[in-house]
Amino acid sequence: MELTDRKKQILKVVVEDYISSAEPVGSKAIAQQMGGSVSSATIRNDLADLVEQGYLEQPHTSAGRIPSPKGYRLYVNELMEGGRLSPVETERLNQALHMKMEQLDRVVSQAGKAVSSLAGYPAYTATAGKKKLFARHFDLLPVDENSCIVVVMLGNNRVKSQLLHLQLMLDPEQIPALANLLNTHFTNCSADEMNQKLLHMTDQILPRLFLLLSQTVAYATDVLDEVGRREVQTVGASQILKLPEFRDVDKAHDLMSFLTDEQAELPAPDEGAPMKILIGPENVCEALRDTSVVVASYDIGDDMRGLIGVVGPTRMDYASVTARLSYFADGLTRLFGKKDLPSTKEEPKT
Amino acid sequence: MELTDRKKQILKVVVEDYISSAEPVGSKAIAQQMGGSVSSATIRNDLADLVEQGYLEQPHTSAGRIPSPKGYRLYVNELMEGGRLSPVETERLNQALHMKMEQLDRVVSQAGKAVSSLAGYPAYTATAGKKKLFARHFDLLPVDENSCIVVVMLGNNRVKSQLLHLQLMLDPEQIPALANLLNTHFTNCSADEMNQKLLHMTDQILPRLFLLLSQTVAYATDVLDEVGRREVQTVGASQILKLPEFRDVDKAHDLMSFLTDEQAELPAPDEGAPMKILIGPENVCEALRDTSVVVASYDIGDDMRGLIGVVGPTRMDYASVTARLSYFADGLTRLFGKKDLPSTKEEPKT
DNA sequence: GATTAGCACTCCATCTTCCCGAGTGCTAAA
DNA sequence: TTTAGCACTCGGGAAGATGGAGTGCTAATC
Repeated sequence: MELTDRKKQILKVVVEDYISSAEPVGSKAIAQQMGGSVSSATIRNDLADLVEQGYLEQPHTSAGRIPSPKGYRLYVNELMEGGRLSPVETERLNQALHMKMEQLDRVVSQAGKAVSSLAGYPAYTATAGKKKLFARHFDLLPVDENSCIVVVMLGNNRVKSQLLHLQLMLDPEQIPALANLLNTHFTNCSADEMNQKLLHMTDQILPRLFLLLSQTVAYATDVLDEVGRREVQTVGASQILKLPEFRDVDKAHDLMSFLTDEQAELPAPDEGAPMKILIGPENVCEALRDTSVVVASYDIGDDMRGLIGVVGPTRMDYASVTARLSYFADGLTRLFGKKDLPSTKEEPKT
Repeated sequence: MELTDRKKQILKVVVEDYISSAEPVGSKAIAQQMGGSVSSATIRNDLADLVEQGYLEQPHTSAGRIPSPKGYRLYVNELMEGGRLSPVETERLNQALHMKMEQLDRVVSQAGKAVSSLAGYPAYTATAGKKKLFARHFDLLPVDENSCIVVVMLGNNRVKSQLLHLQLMLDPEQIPALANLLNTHFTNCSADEMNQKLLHMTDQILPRLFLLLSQTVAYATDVLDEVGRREVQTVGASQILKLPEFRDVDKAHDLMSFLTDEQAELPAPDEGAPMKILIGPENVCEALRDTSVVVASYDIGDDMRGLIGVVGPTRMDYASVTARLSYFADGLTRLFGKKDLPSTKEEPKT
């Protein structure tokens, strides 16, 4: 059963008014906002219908209407017009995107901050590998007689390195051989496989070299572990305290500790989809049941995927949040998507 | 003018009672807590004196007493007994200290979390270099014809590396020479000096090599910049919402956004001192004027210094917070203080 | 049939008032 | 110097009063 155009328009007005005021919207205000083409009485009739069909709710008999999750859903799907970014905002976002970037993490965290402060809601960011990562290349650089640097290059071209100290003396002659061994046997395999192979090698090589080997492998598995793990970061959580729906300290506390403690459960868009909007009870997760989440994904290289999301009340400003998120996700994809590493973007010093 | 023993004891009872209850303490309750050796009337007389001398305050004429900052100060300086850690807590703390540690950052952040959740207040951690850092050693590892890994070893033995892509082809023959150049001219100098030298070299070397050189230097300055910067991390900020003094959402919001936005202003112990306690108005910083801060420092190697602090209401449980912080600071010093790098602690795999 | 004006009714938010009791300060006695 | 006794103070929560925004319904109008 379809809604008449007028009812849709009314719904739109209610949603947008409520989004900005957080107060139930009355028929009179709606009439005014619609240009006075119809009277408040007419609108009251329509409102009654909309309530009956579940698009609106009224907190109590003699109050205005507020949108229900179903109402927001319709709004988001059909009624919402794309939010515009003001020049100031675009500037601000670009700034976060174009910062001097040695590290992907840094840019992403900046992005999160910018989105959060522009939207006025908390934001979260996460990155996750799409497929399993392997070590692609090892290098060992002797530093002095009992320490050397181990460099591991990952499948996605990221590089990690670490200084290792050994109790015993190193013979610089043997280092290249060991590096060779690493590159032939320990590349392109998982952490588990590495450890497996390491075991089998116990008696094939000199004990003194074995120590270095095992430390190197231990480091490599650590790195794989760390990079593969989904790292979630929340930012701007304090913003919710400004929202009237969280004037209740307990509610605020619940959401906030959820955001900082159980970040793993924060939603992500479906595989392939660029964005996902979850409204109130559409959230699986108990703690988010009366909040909404908008989350966008972007590509980093071709084997990693990043997330940037915003959590807010159900009356969150979907139009502007989605606009900002997609601007950002697009920007990040453009930055990282095509290339292997952000560092190549560095403009040569003049 | 000294206080009598009894008055000190009364002050102690008031402080400790108020710390745990957050309610003004009455004379009757004090009498009871002191074993009934004196009557409430006597205590009332002493209380009046303590108020007059500024150690206590009364919110209004007919309420109990609460400690003033001066009262807390006396308590902290003279009356407080060292807090004990329960076995469970020690276990918890040790766990955070002994986690598998590839990264100093990781351990420190775990430490912050543990302290915050045990204390029940927000915590912050920071690390800062004591003296200026320089690059100590460079390495260049060719990967393919137009990319290579740059490895920079810092003065404090930390190692950073990055993959660089170049538009033009690399001649593998020239790489070692370039590395040599880097090691002779660009070690042990500041970022500024590096850029200076780079400029002077413009016409001394081949343009194609210059590109790689300049990217390497740019990376090195980035690294120095990043490592030298004081990085502050706050954790457990949501805990303040559980405290009665922050039932006022606005207050909570103020403190919380301070904790996340203006972290630079968070206090640190004086040079050389292991710990610092700042009570209420003793804080310079406006936003902390009615909170207390306890902060401990620890050593990382001999050129870095770390901070771990707790922010809470003035009635914070100084005894147990200081106990936990110093346990942790000691643990971290023991872990990092003597060695160059945490990774050497890794126990060999069996 | 759809729209509108009119009106009685509802219900929340706010403010005021009232009351209770914990805790005080003071006085007089031990 | 300590203690018992007692009148007094004051904050905070319960109960009640007030007002206004907004509704639903009915009857008239387009």
